[in-house]
Amino acid sequence: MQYYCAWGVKALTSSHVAVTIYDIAKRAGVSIATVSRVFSGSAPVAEATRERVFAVAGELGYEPNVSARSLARKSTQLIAAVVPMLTSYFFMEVIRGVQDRLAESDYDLLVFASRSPEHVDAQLARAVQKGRADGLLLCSTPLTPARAEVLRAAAAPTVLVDSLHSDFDSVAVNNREGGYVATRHLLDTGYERVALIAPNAASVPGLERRGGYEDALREAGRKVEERLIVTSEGEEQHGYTREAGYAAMQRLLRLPEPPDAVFAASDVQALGAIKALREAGLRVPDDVALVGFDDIRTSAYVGLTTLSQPMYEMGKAAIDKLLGRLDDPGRPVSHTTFSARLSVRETCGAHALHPPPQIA
Amino acid sequence: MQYYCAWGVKALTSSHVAVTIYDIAKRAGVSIATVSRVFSGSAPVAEATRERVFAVAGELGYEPNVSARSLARKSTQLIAAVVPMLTSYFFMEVIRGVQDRLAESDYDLLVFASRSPEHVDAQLARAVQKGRADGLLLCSTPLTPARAEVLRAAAAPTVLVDSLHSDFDSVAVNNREGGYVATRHLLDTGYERVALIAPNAASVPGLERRGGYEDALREAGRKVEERLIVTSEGEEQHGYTREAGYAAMQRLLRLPEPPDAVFAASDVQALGAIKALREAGLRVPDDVALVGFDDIRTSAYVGLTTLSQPMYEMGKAAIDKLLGRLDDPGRPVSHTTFSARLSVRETCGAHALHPPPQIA
DNA sequence: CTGAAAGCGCTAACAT
DNA sequence: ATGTTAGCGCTTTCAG
Repeated sequence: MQYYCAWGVKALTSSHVAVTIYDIAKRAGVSIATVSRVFSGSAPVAEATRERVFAVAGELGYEPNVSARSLARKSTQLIAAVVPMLTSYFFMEVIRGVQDRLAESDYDLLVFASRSPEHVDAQLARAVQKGRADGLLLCSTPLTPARAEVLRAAAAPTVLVDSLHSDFDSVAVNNREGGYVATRHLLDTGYERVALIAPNAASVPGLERRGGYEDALREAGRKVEERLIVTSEGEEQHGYTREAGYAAMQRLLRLPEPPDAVFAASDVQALGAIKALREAGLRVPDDVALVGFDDIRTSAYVGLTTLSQPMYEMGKAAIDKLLGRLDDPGRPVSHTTFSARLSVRETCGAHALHPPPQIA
Repeated sequence: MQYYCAWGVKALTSSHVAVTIYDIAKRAGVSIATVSRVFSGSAPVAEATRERVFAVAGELGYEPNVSARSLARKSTQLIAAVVPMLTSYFFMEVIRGVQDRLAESDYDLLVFASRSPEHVDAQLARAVQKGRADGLLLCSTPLTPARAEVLRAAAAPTVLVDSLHSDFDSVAVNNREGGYVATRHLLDTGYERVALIAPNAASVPGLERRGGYEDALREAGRKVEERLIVTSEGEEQHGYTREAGYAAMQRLLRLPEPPDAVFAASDVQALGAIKALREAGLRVPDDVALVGFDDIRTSAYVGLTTLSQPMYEMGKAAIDKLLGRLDDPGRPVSHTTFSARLSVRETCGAHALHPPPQIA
């Protein structure tokens, strides 16, 4: 009785004492190997012993120690995601997909967010720290040779999201195609002078979207006019800012022959452009039509026509790919691209089904 | 020479072979204890030996193994954050603050996002898994007795963000005060019939904001009219949805004496309300003034007057508090509340400095 | 200041 | 099916 009570007390306070497989092995009258097998499911155990072990473990409030398991198994059951904090909405959606997939697996998510492009490398270094994570997700980060080397050295399976490199698995959106679709839509709707508001040249997706813009123009037999292409000046966030879009639109409006339509390589820039147009007393889409890219939250609200990226799906796909490689490291490198979907709303003038949002 | 080359090769391929303190101890002619001391800084080591150890470690590309260290130290250097995916913007900002603080420390962040209120408990269970994290951040999650018990059993230092419980450290915004300020502002601006669009009763912050609304009314000598208070019907996201706000506003407009001002307990609901007003042909703020709560991204764009929560600061404060307790577990439980700041924009009619945003 | 040795808690051959 | 026995790589007394 005394003995029994002692155990009772132990069960209640076990959270502080750390009960191990030794404790439960002794009490269940089996070896620690058996206990280990029961909890890891690594080998068959007689049903009767299994139950006894579970019973005792329940009493004692036993839970396997993650660190010990990681050390012995040489695997942490952790996935590290390195992401830029910049593009918060994009990132959020991707993480949502990542989490939904991960929740079904035995892996947990480590997040390394970086507030600046330089900070990325510091975070990356932490993420690949020996034994930290079993796999890596690198989001919206151009893979420089140096970074590629870090990844190779870490020897952790990696999936790139929103960027491309021949040595690593990746999932991304087809930016060039998206740029093409956006521009083509404007052209098909009947606009004559379609301008481009682009981020700065450091943005690879930006370059691709521009490529699509030019493709569409050429295909339509128009020439690409340099004056109609304005690139962000600032370095901040690669020029993906409201201010950059605002300034770019102002420059376009000062042109001798201003555009009657604009493809903004990102929605934030499009929002800035709208502000510039409004201040110039111009109406959207009557005077100048507009198509953005990204489909951020506000876009739906203001009726901005844009290209939506399946961010949530991309997150899921990335994890599927990563888990796949984790259990078969030998598989060939693969790249998945999603098509961005054109979300026709009010700013392109293709129709105006919904009354435009307005205050006052 | 042969020997030297062999090491050279080893250095290049070390990422795959796992070099340990034994390797570097042998090569540096010291004991593993010394190597350990050098890397953990746990005890003084002669400058000369220190340098030799570092040199060898550099050559071999040594990096301490995180799992082994965790096991031996009984600490993972990991903070787990359990967050609802629902309120994405709020969460993002908090995490941003959390990350910025964590980046300066030796801790990394584990994220457990849950897509539904029920899912929270599953994620919480994973987060408190023995040895997973050294500390816990629980965001926007009402602490039920069951959850409190889980936390106590886990015995991991925890800080609550956006919720309150006497047994745990917490940082939150003063919702009651915020509700008071919002309502008071409307009253002061001269509106007569101020309505409240509230989430459903399951939302504790919602209840608090309502409390502030009533405080302001009473203080101004008005009576609280039940008809002017409409609560969300749906369970989804505690009624914090555009749809709920839309429906609520419609109900208010059907009143014999409709309100001339509305305090919406959240910006998303306010946005829905705006839509309802627009459809009814009413102008904001001329016919009906509006104040929201949260200051989500879109609010700045549409000119919604609202109460901003210092989310980023709250994230930082939460980590400070957590790290503080981590290195001194005995400190008394403390609660920090931030005041929400009134962001006066166009929808409250207090002024209209900026031209309202509009398309077309 | 440095070394020897005993763990930390679990896994994984290898036996039986 | 189960037990024995080495580790996994690092930390930490305890000596010297």
